[in-house]
Amino acid sequence: MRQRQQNLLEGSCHARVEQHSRFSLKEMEITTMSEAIQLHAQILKTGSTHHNHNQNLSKLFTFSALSPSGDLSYARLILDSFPTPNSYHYNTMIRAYSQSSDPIQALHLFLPMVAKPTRHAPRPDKFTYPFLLKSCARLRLTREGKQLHGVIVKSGLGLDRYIQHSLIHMYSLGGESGLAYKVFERMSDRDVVSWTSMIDGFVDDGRPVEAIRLFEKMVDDGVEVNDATVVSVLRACAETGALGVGRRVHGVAEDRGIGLKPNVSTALIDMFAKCGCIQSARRVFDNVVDKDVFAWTAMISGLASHGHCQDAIELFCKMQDFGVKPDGRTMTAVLSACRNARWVEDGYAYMTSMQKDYGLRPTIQHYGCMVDLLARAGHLKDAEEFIRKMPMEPDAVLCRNMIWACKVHNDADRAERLIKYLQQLKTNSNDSGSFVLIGNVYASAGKWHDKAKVRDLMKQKGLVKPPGFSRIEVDGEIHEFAVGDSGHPEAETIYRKLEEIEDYLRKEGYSPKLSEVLLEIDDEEKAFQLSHHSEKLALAFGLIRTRPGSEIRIVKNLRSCENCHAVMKLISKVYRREIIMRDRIRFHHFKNGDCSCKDYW
DNA sequence: GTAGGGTTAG
Repeated sequence: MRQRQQNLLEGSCHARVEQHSRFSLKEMEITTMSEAIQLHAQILKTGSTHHNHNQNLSKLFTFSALSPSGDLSYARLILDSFPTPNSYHYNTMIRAYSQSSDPIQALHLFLPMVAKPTRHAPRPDKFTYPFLLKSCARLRLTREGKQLHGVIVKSGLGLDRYIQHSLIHMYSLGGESGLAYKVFERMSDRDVVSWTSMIDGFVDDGRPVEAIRLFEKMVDDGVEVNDATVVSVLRACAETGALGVGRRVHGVAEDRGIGLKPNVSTALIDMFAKCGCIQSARRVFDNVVDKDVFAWTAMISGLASHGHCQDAIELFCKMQDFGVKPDGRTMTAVLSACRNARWVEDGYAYMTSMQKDYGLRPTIQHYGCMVDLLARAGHLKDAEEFIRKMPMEPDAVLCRNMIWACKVHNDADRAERLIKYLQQLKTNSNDSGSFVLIGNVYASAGKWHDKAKVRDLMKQKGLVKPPGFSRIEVDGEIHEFAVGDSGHPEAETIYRKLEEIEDYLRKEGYSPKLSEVLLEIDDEEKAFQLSHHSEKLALAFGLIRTRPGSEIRIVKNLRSCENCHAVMKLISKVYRREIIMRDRIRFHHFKNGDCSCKDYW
């Protein structure tokens, strides 16, 4: 590439320059890189005496840096050729790097700007920092972001709202929404972007309940709400399964006349699907006039997660009939439909087709889904073979799913082999989820000594087990429960309800399967642990606080446990309640003692 | 001539 550029610079494009010379440089619009290179050659040829020289060089520099059909390295070549580049040039280059596949280059370019003043690097200004912070945000470089924050304050730019919004974004993506909130709090006359940045920041940092709370405060304070705000709070609703709030936000969006905007429609489809209302999602989807790939993908993904796999695939076909090209995420949704339906052959076919028909290179998401499909369907050997042929190292999620499947299919030998493999992988060495699962495999095999070793190792590494929790929304308020939680104000009533449930279940002849509890404790305590899984606490609370006969919706952050799954089925029958539970990978609709997943998940 | 938040993933 570089060689080709050099050749062109040195005059090999002479003929084409001639072709363009009948246009004046001023009028020339650049639309392709080859035009940009021609213009460059012409500028070099006519020399610096030309009155439009600088302006045109700037123009083609901006094109090379920022246009989707531009060329970053070419832009850098031009930048480096400027005798006295100004801050606009540097900012443009930093901006280009910040949205490129290699955002760290933005920081590299920035350093000379704050080093000892040199002839070549201009001083940073208020435009420089938002781009730099974006790079930090994308790379989750919170420490560097904090240093930048210091530089910003020292240079007197700490009150620039664009910079403040970028800081909120950077801190939140880096898992520091507390610091983001400090920035937000200190802002005087906060506008809609400030509020939206902070709401979105809470969602990015996995704190959707706070996001919803802030949205409500924003509305109470009478701050105008726009489509970005609505999209952000809908993401929070989707995450928590807060259907009531989601419906209210839907109303707000319609009142403001922004309910049909493409981004809002997609967020609504996603929210309804993730809150368990696949019909509402479909209604929104059907009303979207010009469906883009986002809308199609959100709908296909929703159908797949609800186990409507045939519908998902049919919609995928229809999407192509409409001339909409799938992207990588669409294919993940399609593969997850295959996974949930146990369609092994189709899975293979889509893996091939995405590359052949659409030129999409499969990512770890696609391989991960395919491995899960194979493994859960019982093709453990094929799954292992598939992993070996992957062009990348398996990651933590993939290994976890694989080990989970070994556990489901009672293949302890393979699990143990995978564990050894997993432990030597660099990428997984700090994934607490993998360790927990490994510990669980040992525990279920009764290897308490090995389990203890894993626990000690986790301690050494300072890894904490991510808590399992379930959420339920009652009267527009979200309640969260952890295992054996006693912190809820109504804990006493909840535990009494649980006892009542157990009585009912015993009458139905149900006894818990104790091997599911992966702790070295006696049987009575095991039974206690099982009956206090977070989803059961949420369920008991739901039974107390919702109308008899109404649906109960629960969202949990882990894959469903076999025992709880069995209990949910029974309760749906004994209490005549439809229970809609979302777990980490899909929905379970319990009704009349059966589950929509047909006990396959 | 440059800037801020915003939809779909195993």
